[in-house]
Amino acid sequence: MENFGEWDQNKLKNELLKGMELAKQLQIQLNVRSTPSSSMAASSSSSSSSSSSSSSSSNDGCELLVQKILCSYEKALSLLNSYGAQINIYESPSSFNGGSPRSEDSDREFKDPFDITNANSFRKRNILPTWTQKFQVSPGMAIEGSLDDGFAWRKYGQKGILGAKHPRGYYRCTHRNLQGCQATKQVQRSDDDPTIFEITYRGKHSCSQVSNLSTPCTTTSEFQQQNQGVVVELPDQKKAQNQQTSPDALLDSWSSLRVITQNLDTTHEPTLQFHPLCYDRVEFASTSTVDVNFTEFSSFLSPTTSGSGLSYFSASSSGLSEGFVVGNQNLNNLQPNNCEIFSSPTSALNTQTTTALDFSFGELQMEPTFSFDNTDFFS
DNA sequence: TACATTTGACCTGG
DNA sequence: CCAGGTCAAATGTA
Repeated sequence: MENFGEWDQNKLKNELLKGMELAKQLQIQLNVRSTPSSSMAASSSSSSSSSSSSSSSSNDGCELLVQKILCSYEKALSLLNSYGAQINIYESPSSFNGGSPRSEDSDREFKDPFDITNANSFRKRNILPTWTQKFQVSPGMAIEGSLDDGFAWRKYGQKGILGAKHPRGYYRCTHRNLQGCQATKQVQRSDDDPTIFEITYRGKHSCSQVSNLSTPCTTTSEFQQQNQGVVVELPDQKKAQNQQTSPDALLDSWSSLRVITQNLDTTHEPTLQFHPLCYDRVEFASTSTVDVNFTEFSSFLSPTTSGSGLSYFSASSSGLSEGFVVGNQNLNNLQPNNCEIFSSPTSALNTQTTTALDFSFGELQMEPTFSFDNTDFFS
């Protein structure tokens, strides 16, 4: 930030955010008109007169325009943020050689080429975006392994945690070495309720899995159409540990997962969510129940499973409040009431960018069919 | 052979 | 010093 004052930057950012919010509101209006059934959100500000809901094609066109506008805002903001972040990012020297084992600190600086965002602190203070899901399974199930959320994870560690009865499993993206994907997750079985697994996701998937998974779901309906079931992997199939394979034997009994969202902080805004599959941000009312379909859901489920598992999506807004870094985009300066959606300009996906409407979903009642606002959020 | 998991050692921040 | 996170050699599996 040499030639661009911080004050100017913030000013510009605020303007962009303001414009983006306005575009979002416009999008809300359009959504309300096109889907009059979900009318909760529009309670306050019913606006301009043209309420002919029949013209769906023109609505689509308008929506597309809004999405493009939002996309532009997002890109501008992300450019702005990444511009600021680059200062820190490229200060640290990093050689890009592969693998001499454990030459300690010098080694670490290049081992995670995409971890340059937190180059100063390698291990603990991971500023990558973090969010938590709680998966509950039926009592009595023999559950070990890892939840397969559609990505290929590789376990790289397990550690007993002080005060916790169950060890915590550490997983990273399988494509970490090849593609430098920085996504990790931790799986921790709850002490209070052993049927609940708390999965903490961290970082974004920059690997091709993202495109494999999220490219198809450019729209909510597409996502729903393409993820009709839950694939369950049984421990007794000797491949319970191999998360790559997902037999569809139990597809019938697990036609869908029910996700219960709970707003942990009931005094604040709607819950902020990042969906692990597509990195869509999903926001819910403080307590809403929706159905969600996962592409894969394996390993933790036992053969005794007959019912449907419960998934508790808990909000982890800490990642935001602490200011997190998405890729090389520093989102630190975001203000809580402003929007915080960014998509990188270097998108490898062709997905359409739509923007979650964080300020309105707090009043939205979720439809029985889970609804994503697919956002090309991280990529 | 390639890839995943296990597990003890190591490292870092508090 | 300790707890949590990560590494990497050893081991397992297809």
